[in-house]
Amino acid sequence: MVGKQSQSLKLEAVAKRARVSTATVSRVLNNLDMVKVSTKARVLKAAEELNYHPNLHARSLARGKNRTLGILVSNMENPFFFDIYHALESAAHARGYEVVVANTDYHSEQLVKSVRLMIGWRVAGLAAIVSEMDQRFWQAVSDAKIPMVFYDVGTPQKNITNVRVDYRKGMRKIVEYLRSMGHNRMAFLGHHSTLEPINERRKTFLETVKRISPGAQVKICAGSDALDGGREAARELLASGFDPTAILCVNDFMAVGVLRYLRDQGIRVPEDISVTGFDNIRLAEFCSPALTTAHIPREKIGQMIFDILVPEKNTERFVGQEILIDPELVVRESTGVPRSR
Amino acid sequence: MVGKQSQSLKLEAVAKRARVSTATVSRVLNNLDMVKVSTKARVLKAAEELNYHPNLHARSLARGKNRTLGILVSNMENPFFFDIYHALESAAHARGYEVVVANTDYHSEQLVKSVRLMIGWRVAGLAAIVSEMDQRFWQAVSDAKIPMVFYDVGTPQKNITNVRVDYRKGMRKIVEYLRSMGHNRMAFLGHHSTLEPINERRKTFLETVKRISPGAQVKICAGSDALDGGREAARELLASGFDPTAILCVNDFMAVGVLRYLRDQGIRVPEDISVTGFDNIRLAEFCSPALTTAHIPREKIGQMIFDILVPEKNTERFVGQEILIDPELVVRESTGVPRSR
DNA sequence: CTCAGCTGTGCAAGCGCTTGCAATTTGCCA
DNA sequence: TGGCAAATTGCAAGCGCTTGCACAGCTGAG
Repeated sequence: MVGKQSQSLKLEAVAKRARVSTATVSRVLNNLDMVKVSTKARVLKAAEELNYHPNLHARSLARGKNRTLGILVSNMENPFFFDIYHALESAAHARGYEVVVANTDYHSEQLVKSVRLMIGWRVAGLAAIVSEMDQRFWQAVSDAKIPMVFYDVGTPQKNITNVRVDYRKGMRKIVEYLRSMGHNRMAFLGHHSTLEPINERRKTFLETVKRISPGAQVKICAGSDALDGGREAARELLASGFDPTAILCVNDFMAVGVLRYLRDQGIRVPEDISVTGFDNIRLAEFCSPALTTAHIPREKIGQMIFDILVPEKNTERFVGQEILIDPELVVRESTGVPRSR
Repeated sequence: MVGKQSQSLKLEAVAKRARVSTATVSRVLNNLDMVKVSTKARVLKAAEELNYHPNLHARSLARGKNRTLGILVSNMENPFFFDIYHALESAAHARGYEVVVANTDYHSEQLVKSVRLMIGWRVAGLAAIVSEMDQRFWQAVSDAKIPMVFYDVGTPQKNITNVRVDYRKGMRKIVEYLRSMGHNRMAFLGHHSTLEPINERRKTFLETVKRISPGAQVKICAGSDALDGGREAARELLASGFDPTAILCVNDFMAVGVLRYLRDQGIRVPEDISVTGFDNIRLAEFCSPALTTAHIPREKIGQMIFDILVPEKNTERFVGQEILIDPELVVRESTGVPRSR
């Protein structure tokens, strides 16, 4: 057993036990090959015996930088966000970086708190996969000199690169597909209609339908980004009297809620109503009926975000740019020819 | 615009601008009411104008402690883990704490890395909701003096409290329920059979069936803790020739994968085979058919973990104890009377 | 007026680690 | 064996913030 140590172990304790200076211990622990092998072994042994864990705050402070990336997401419960986070994390770990994630639950208040926290932690890079925006967010972020990536919001700047999905194209693919089957009464089921980036998707839907399928009737509804948000929105939609041949959901997660409601009501999908999602989360393939949706390559996005935040020679060309993702239509079981044409 | 500041802003910059000492700025920023109101206002204004964000590493270092909790989970993709994390986070935020989460993906290697990281960050408390265990994990954790909570693993100690669910009881409820309907060929579908805590659940299943429904045939199978893990496991189970009247899944998440496979095969649930889950995640209610399962109060657990890690007078009685959660049976659509009795 | 007793502030010593630079040791060759 | 460069190690100055303690000003009682 070790002697006294009311506070947690310091580098000094290891140094003393290995009979070297703290500088040497530090070098060993940081793998600065310059330490004699025998010394290194002694230090390692001492650290091991003391079960020593360096204080990472002190480390960051002394180094003036660290290898931690921050990621802000609106709703980790939605697998879409999780997948991006997970991909980013894998990429980061593969290159010796850590990532800390903050969930905003679509509250800009929380977003502001979280971004301040991350700046306070002096993260080496920051990714914001969020829809809610706030004056104070931009304020906080404005003259932080850390590399950043925003998904779906904001505009490129020196240290900010944007990745956005081409909703216009995705919508076009879905609407064209539905029109080719004869759908003419379509509802768009979104969420959080007050958030600008999401509003944009709604507008995109309306424009797209008008452009591609001018004769079609449309209707808009919304709920929270959750399974039951989808269910409730579907309930309200049908209660409103609109009788859609197809419901286009803003994402798969909510679509699953929609499916549930329709099933409860004895409405068959796709025979009575077709349903589409967006994102192509894993669940889309596992729900019943499996969802027709638009694929967004979350793995790729996560990896890409990392490459942008921590650029190597060949990836830094993206920095400060805007990157457009082109969603692919994935047809499964939830869509078909409308009953009464 | 602010003058030069190649490095990020320091307390000193704010102090200079407000024409006070750094000590005063610090006091203002920490709300140590002792600063004259007018001074405070001046400091706040300066900080605001400079868009200053305190370096949290320096803060933690100087304070010698911080208000961050760490949480380790095996698989954030499984909503069960997410829910606990989320509840813990909410409780934490409500009391001014932060939480950082680490995903181990069931790899003990990653678990060890993560726990070291958290110790390095000197978290104020640590929750481990993981199944994979490792000698080195205990080693790292052993003489850390931080409060800890383990879910389903380990044994109580001075600074370690345990919360575990009473699988025996949960299993009993499920098996009794199925037996009462006449099921006599039951399969247990688990995951990661090499992990001890999970192995235990399997054993519990076998014992329970033997005890409660001695005549029943049983079979064990397993896949990864994921939607497709459930699907694959179901595939293998049926391919093995065993013809179950009911499949008892280790959790809801995998059960959804099982449902998917059965549907693909044209096997009706519950008419041909009954399926049960465990956890009662939100998705259990939204899949098709809705899952019969055992409810585990994840909100309550998350809150409880916080209360234990950051005890107040009335909650500290739990510290160092073992807390047993009693799962409630929730009957939905995925179970019924077996076809051929 | 004087001086104890408050408030408000500033000083400066850390917190535990990294790292430039100097000091010491070692290795090698003449 | 002496001497020099290279290889190791130690010294000590920070990194940016907190906080115990000392030091003003001020107030009001004596």
